[in-house]
Amino acid sequence: MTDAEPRWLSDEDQHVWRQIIAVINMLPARLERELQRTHGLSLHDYQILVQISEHPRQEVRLSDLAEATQQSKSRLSHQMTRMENAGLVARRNCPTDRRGAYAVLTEEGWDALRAAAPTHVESVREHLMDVMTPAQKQVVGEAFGAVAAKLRPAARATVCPSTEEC
Amino acid sequence: MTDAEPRWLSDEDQHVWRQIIAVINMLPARLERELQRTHGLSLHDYQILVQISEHPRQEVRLSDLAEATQQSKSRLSHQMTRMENAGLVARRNCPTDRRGAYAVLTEEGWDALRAAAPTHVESVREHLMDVMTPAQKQVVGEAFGAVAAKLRPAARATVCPSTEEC
DNA sequence: AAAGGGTCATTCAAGTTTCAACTAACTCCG
DNA sequence: CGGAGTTAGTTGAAACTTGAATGACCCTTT
Repeated sequence: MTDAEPRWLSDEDQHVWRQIIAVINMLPARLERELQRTHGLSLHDYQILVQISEHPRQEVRLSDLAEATQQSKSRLSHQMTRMENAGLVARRNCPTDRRGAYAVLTEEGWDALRAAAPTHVESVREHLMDVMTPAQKQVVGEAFGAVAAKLRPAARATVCPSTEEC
Repeated sequence: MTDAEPRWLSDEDQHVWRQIIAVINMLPARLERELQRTHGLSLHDYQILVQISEHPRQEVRLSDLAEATQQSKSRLSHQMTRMENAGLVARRNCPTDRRGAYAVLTEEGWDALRAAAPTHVESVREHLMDVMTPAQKQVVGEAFGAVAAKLRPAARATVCPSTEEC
């Protein structure tokens, strides 16, 4: 911002902020393009495969999956349908709660994940991890850890500001 | 990742990576919600208003604007139409190149920007800048500066790898 | 001055995401 | 039991994004 509008952040802060925006804008797009090109998967697809694979019995309740991947249930539902059509995942109904469903990986889904993972990791290294020094990574990890913690839903606490009578 | 798939990143790197993803996933969403709630603007709207306001004569060629805001011309074109309908911006045709067009702010656009800026800056402070120590900000700025630089289109250099005869 | 090859911006069609219902099933409590 | 209130997940339409195709124009070359 120049002087055309209210003062903002200090010059230093502003510089930092711009770098962060730039990375936020470009990094996911780049990772997505590479994943798409090499394995025909979107970043969303990939994240879902990873999440399912990481769960104890390789099955996840859809709600949990939605929360873990930070998206609405609706969006996940559409996405699951697409991935189901692509043969990557399947839905299984939950024996203990008949409303519920599990997302599971198909053989093909496992194969896709195993194939894509090394490439994706390579991208992450190339564009991010290998660009930072170990010392920088350490600090970034701490700083972003704090930022992420503050952004998270925050169980209780902030829900009732002190002015409310709850 | 557990042991179910190929080794990844070191534990430390992985931790850092997760924090970064978390921020990338949550921060823009949060800023958007707050901007939307307080001033009815999307983050895209806001970034466009800012970009136009920052240019010398408060008019920007659409191509430049597309590049500056990291989006396709197509997307920008649609977005401009929406913002034009909302009364925030206008298109003016370029006198020297009859293919081209400038994006300019309307009075209403200026008002919206002036009104939204302080709130938005406050959000950025609250969720990001004030959560990091000055030392952390410094390091993050440097590290992300390097990452962003490497992600950028890279004028020339990488276009002709040394093996080519150009 | 006409041809060829570029660029600027919009449009189209296809895909994705959002939003607001909606159904079905579960829980709780009188 | 039985009905109010919740929760899980789906649906369909509208809004948005994307990439390719298009149209209009500019620039160099011959």
